[in-house]
Amino acid sequence: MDNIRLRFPPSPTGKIHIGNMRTALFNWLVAEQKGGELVLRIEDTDQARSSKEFEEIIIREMQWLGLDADEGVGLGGEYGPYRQTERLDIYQKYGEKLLESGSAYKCYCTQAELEEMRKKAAENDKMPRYDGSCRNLSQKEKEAYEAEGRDYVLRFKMPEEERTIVVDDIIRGKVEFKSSVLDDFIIFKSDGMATYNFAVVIDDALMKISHVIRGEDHLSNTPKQIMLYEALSFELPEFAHLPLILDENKAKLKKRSKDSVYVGEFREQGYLPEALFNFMALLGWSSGDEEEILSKEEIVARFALEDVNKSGAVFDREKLNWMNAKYIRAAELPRIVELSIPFLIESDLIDKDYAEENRDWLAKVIDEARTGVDYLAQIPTEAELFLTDIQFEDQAAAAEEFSGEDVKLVFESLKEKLYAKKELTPERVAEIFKELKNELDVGGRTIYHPTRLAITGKGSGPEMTSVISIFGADEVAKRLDSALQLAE
RNA sequence: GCCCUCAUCGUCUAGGGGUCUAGGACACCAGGUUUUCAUCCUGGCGGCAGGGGUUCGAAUCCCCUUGAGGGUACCA
Repeated sequence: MDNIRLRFPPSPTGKIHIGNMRTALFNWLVAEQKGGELVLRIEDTDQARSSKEFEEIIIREMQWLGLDADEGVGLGGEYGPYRQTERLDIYQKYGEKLLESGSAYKCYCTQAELEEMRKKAAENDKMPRYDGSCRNLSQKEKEAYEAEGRDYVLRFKMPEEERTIVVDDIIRGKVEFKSSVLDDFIIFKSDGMATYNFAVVIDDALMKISHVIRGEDHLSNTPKQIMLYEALSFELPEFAHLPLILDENKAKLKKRSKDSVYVGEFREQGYLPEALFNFMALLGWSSGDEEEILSKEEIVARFALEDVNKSGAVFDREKLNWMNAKYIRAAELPRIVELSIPFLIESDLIDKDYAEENRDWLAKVIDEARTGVDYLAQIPTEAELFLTDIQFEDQAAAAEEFSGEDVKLVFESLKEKLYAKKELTPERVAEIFKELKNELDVGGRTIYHPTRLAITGKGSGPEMTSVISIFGADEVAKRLDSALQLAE
């Protein structure tokens, strides 16, 4: 195979989560790096659980992360259609081929019969496998079943003789399976739809996929698929099975996991796509460099499937937070402002009109608030003190604080100096505090604490120099005056 | 149960026989900066699952045990 062709084939049975998206990312990285194509195929053979809504979410979240496919659902391409339910005629063609060549047969066993078989196998400490009852049904028996109106499935006939099937995996090396552990697995369900194992082989072959990069949970399916490749005389692609992403219990990340797992949740909480991108790339892979904040370009340049780890990786939300915080602080301010405003509106701190009219001031507030957050949904908490009227947790205690010795002197001097400066940058405010300390015979605490309380209503928060710079002289003077009034 | 995979600090990892008294990052702890919290800077704590081999020499190679995960569906 000369062309590098990758595929990401999610099944739209739920919102896309980090585990799947990381698979998409690694496929995308290889395609990007080697100038190959990435195909987005939708595996909706489970017709009961698949839905269009989930398909749309998959596409939207991939776009958000910048993982654009070159071909596939929503994009078209010469190997379509790209939705498996729309490829049924193709699967049927190959199913018939196998039926004719004797590599497949109709099986009329009922679910209850199969259940019985599994139970027996478990009792005998054997891997549950289909016993092949319907392998050599006589014409008469078949007709009898048909007459009964029994549904049938199509099973692939495993070769009789014992042999070893080797999966040559880029990440794991050669993995061997004895054919005796494989049974006559189903390739067509009784609802007439192809099963995953069958459809995936047909599609990968027909779509000329060169590298199948997927989660380790598919490793055990691979020998079955290899048998199908052989039976259909298809050329084998390269395989690479990625380590799984684990939840806090070290189990495969899934819908039931406690922590957030959906890509959408991270987007909604104000994680930046480039931060998630960077973080996911480091789950199971490392550049070998000690620097971990890597741009998309750096990751594309350095990525190699050969360097992917074999063991599962726990999704560490704390580290993602740290990384996201770094990206938030490094990002262009206008973009952060844009992304933060919806959160402020949502928190009822501001409304749309306010956001438009006070954009510059809001930018200052958000610029300050961003230094204290891990993700943008936390912006309102940090910005609140700038956007609401002052509120004391304990008004009586505050009043007492303000009535302290020298407080009035400090406040009045501060006001005077604030008005003496033209533009209140944090640096100038810092100078003012220095002067205050030198000129007034009071301790540092007497200057800072009451001041902070009077202006923000709280005992801690952003640096006073920033707070005063953002509020400006008028607002600060007003708050200092009210504090003094409270003291009386 | 059976099959497959995996195994370095709590977590993500570097390491592919000597340069390892095992390096980095997150988290944690302490100190410094900010007379606050956070940011930031500095330092610290902390690991090769266990047992056998191979070798002059194993985190690195082999075997066993243990542990973890995945698969075992008319889910994908």
